[in-house]
Amino acid sequence: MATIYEVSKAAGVSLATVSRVMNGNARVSDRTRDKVLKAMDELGYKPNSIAQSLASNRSNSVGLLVSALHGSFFGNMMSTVEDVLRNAGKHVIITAGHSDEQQEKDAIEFLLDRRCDALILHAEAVSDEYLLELSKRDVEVVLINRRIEEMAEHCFYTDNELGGYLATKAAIDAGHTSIAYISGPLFKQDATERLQGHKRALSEAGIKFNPQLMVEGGFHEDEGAQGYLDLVAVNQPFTALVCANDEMASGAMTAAREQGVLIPEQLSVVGFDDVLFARYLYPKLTTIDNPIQKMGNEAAHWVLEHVYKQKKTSAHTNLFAPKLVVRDSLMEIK
Amino acid sequence: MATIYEVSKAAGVSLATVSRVMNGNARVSDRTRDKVLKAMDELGYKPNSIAQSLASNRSNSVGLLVSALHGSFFGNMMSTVEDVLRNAGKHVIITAGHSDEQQEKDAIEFLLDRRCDALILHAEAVSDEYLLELSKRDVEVVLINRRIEEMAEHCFYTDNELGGYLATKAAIDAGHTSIAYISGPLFKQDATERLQGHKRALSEAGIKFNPQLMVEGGFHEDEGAQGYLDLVAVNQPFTALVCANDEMASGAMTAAREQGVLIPEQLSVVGFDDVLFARYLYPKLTTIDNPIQKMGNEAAHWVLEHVYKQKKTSAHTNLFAPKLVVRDSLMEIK
DNA sequence: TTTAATCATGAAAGCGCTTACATTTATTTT
DNA sequence: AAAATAAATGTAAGCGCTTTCATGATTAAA
Repeated sequence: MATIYEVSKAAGVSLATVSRVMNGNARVSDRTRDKVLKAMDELGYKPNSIAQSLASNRSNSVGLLVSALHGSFFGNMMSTVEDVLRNAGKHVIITAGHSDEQQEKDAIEFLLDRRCDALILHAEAVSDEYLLELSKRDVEVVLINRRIEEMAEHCFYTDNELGGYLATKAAIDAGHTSIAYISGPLFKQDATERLQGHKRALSEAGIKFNPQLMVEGGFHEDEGAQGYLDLVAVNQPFTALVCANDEMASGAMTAAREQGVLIPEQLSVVGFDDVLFARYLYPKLTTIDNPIQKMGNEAAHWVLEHVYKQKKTSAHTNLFAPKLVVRDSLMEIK
Repeated sequence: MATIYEVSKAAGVSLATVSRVMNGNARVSDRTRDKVLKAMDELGYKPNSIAQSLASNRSNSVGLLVSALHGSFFGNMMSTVEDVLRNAGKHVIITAGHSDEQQEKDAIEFLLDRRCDALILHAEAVSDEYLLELSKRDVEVVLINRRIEEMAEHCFYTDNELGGYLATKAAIDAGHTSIAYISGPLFKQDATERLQGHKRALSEAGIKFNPQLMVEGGFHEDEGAQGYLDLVAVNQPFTALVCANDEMASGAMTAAREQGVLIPEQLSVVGFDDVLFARYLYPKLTTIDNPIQKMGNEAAHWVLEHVYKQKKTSAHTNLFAPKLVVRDSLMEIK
């Protein structure tokens, strides 16, 4: 591989000049620029990004932490982030935290060791304090799906309360009055917010919240199935079931069907997230669009602007509004 | 951040010695080693991986190319690869090729610019020649889901013919004799191999292959739906439908159901891949397990051994055997 | 003991770039 | 035309490591 030195010799200029035309910052006369470009071309020169990093103290890499690489929730977000950053010549190192505090810390430590210029984190298990501390180090950190007051500008998140509200509101608008709810784990902020939204929709419609019609799950499919069974067991009939995410909705639907319940004729179901497989389900799931992909996009652009000083392309939003996605699992009640 | 220089001063030894204890290769007396370790600890020293890379001419990063970051097919594979390599202190740069020749080349070029020590590629669109050429450069390249004779040792792939055979065999074993087939795009090797397997199963059972009962799709859901419709249009009744992947099976199932066809009572369906959502489908999809995750694991270990000289942990297989996964979408015919 | 062989450590030259500063060359200004 | 200013280019010192080679300290062999 040709080095900058060989290019400079071939072009008959100094190292510095070659570096200048590469980086396009300083002014170089058109004549020399052409000479250099030609030499680069002839030698098939490619800058060594590692040497660039060392000399410039920028790794041009950004770390991305997600809970899991597989699964439906992160795919599009990772995809967007990778796309935006790669088009800017940056590379992204993706790691998985598996919703576990130690694993998240390890992953972040790893990214730090790699000298990432910025970190885009979907961190679920580490504390606010840890993240605050982290943001004081010499990396920029931005948070997805989480809001910490002290670093609000660095946070991109959904209005989960609104989402929860919309989900239940949809059921109410369809005429349902007995509405059960399978919540996410209540130690997670998004789960509690969604539940609040659920309650608001109920009270707005003058329906009293019935604790017996709510169970807490862990956002996984099997807990959706179990949740449905538990709900049925208390013997309080309900015609609609709102779930705090699509996985649990899927589990609940399967469990209900195994009991011989027709969906949506006998039971309407609403999910949350609108993950990829929501439309593969039968019946196709009515759910809440959680615009995580847009958040990824914003986060990536934020990094480009704040860390790599690209000029602003558009205004930033930190708060993203969820929307109802109408499909087939919610039915008008007679 | 402390540098190696500060550590060496604190420990009262030379740079070289510190480097030695870091890398554990050369021999250092226990006394000095302890001194150095202590100094590192006190200073909170972390080696600068970029400087290491520059000096050692190893980036400790491996590039991973997949078709798409989202979608069900790659998730587990990426996950495994990331996990194995990160535990070895290597990092993986993931890029997406979107099954497009130019995009795949761009992505590979990008990884090469990043000075990856190795490339793990799930490349669908570039030619064998291109890959062969690539493998002559100074990166190790390993291929997933593709076999090229000249670099067979570097290839990890499924026995697609066997998979296609097993899928159709399952239908035959359940008593079906009129079996339709929705193929993948026939310019892709895996699609043609699966089709061959299908034909072999047919002929082994003494069933004549009927070209009218086969359509070619593009591995996407909508083409599964369209394929089903086209198949019905030719007016040759069939009781089982084998699809070359799960996406198309899902599309076909939806289309059939919309026509009022009961699955599996009136139509049995078999898929291929066993992607994550296969079990979310209704009815749960009987399909062929395509062990892509295992291939990812093998590929990652191969890189560790051949590029980073880790000792061999187990024997390698290049060819992976698919298996039938029995669920609910295939029914015994009376 | 003397000599050779072995082991532990240090000195210093890179790795391929960026960038502050110095120098040269071209352009204005008076 | 000389002096002042601006623009283009070069020089060289790092960035934080690895690694070769040389040297000094030990140990083993004679």
